[in-house]
Amino acid sequence: MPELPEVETVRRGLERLILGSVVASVEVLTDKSFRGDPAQLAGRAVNRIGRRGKVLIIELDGQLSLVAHLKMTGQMVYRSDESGWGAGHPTGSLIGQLPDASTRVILRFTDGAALFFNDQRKFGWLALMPNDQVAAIPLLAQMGPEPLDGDPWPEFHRRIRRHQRTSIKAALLNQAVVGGIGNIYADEALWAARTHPASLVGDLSDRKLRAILRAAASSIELSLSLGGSTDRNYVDAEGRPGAYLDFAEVFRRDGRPCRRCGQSIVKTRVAGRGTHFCPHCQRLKPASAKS
DNA sequence: CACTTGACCTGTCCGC
DNA sequence: TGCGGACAGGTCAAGT
Repeated sequence: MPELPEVETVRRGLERLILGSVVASVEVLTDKSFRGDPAQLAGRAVNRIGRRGKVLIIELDGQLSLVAHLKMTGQMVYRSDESGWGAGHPTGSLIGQLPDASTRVILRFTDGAALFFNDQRKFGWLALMPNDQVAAIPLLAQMGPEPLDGDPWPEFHRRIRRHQRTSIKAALLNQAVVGGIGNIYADEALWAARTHPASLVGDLSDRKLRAILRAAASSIELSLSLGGSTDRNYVDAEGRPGAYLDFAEVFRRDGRPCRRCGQSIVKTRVAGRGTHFCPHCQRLKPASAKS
């Protein structure tokens, strides 16, 4: 679920809530959700919260990092008072009493607060490792530029042109081509750039690829301003949903009219994923016809 | 290599 | 209401 805007929203929340907090203890309820030795966390303060693509990086004392990937259903929910809703419980939280059935790991802090890693489907993970090993995680080592980086185009261009025979949708989902995009923002970017998701990269002009990258950046920026997208599971660090899907043009809008031309949005399968687009605005190979 | 498909899990929704 | 099957936002291993 969580893509760049959702993970960044969680990151900002955690930065506000646990920066400087000292870990008292860690409880691992589901073994496969935690890699490394959880006991190593005790006594360490949180020094920095970073992010690369969809990966969250919590740096602690002693050159250690707690790396987190939320995958489809992961949540990082903070409670200032572990034994209940918490004194600082914000309005609008979708999450009730914690831990709940999906809680996999609990970090307890010395001030009585706690951070709950919830993950219904158990695809996500936390991994504790030395700082200098983080960049070597294959996903991070291979990751392409992010749409909101200073000038992602040259590197994006170099990387996407290695994948001429695959669909633009598959290429956008490939984190080694561009970091942080998932199913929602891929569909939104392709609608904005009037490109059919099944178009082959090799059939698209540089100008079109550039427009798609810019469109992805715009969708991600708008989503960031709205706290991300909540379809089912996603919540921020205080349990609140994001509002972006109210503004989405195609994602989960199949059967409803395209806001540009009025034709019904269609849902199909491209690159093995549910894919939403406007059959009128997004024709196959529109770029080769134009360029 | 580039590319596709299925696997990893649990929960929900839809049709019968 | 119950049951089976399809499907869900992400990556990775294994296949062509």
